[in-house]
Amino acid sequence: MSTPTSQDADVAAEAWGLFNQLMLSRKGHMLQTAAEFELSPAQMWALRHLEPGAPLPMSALAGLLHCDNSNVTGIVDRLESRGLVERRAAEHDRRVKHLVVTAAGAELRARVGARLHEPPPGFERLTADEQRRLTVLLRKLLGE
Amino acid sequence: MSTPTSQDADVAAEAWGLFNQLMLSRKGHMLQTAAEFELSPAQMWALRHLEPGAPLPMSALAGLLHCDNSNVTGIVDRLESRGLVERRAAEHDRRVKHLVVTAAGAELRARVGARLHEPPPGFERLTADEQRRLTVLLRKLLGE
DNA sequence: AGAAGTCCTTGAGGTTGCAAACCATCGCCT
DNA sequence: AGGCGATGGTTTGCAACCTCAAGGACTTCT
Repeated sequence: MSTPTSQDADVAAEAWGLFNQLMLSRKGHMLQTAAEFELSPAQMWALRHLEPGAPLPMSALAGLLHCDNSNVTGIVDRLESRGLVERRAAEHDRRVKHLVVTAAGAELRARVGARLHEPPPGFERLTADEQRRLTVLLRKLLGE
Repeated sequence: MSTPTSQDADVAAEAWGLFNQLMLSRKGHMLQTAAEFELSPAQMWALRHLEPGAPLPMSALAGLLHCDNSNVTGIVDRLESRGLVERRAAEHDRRVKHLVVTAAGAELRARVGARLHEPPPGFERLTADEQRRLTVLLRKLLGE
């Protein structure tokens, strides 16, 4: 096609800069959402990462949260004490504990997700067609 | 133009869902960047929000960080002890303290920014033209 | 002047984050 | 089989973050 030029780099930097701006602008909404459900941010992310019906080892959750293994212990402790999540011993390896979302956990998780996935103000400035084109671009960016 | 339909809502939800996915995927890079410069995430954001040459009251920084006023005290304490930022009494109101980025702070801030604004892997899958179209859409979304 | 409000700091209490040590268990290797 | 290193989760200790409530210094309103 074409070799990358410094102009190309500028274009990429500008586009990505807008992404960063958008991400920054959503931090408030994210914190507010967590507070609404009386979850700490970390607890909210943990709950979001746990898919109902898909048991996950604690270490896998640690990887998803980008934090230490020992850290997950405390976070899960609090989620479990609220009855949102359960630890279950894995049968094939008695060292690992699988995390399972309870019914109450799944219900809360869905409500949190709905709130988190609310499009931000300004999103409606894009027409349905523009939103579709945006979707195509983002999908390509994320690699299917 | 057209009245919003449930289909429109689906389109918006899909597009915004991809945004969320993208944001989630950048968390690791963000944490790694902070660690690279031996900054905590909060310290990094604080430094990013402070523009060199533009003194900012502590409470304004608290607003930008979406956290309590008292919280900023500690964060700034640590940045100041590293010589990245200075507290300066405001002349018009002796209650407020303006934060000023030092020369060392500005230098580090720029390096952090460069790292943070690196486009993510996958970004090069978009052609320069696609990136430009993306820029247009994002700019519209953000309102100018 | 007095009252009320604002800006920052301090202190207590709880959640996160990392590192190091620990225990139970697994896998491999001889 | 027995031994041994690696792995998954927990615990402890320490630093940072976060919120709330209270306080001191200062400003502004009445």
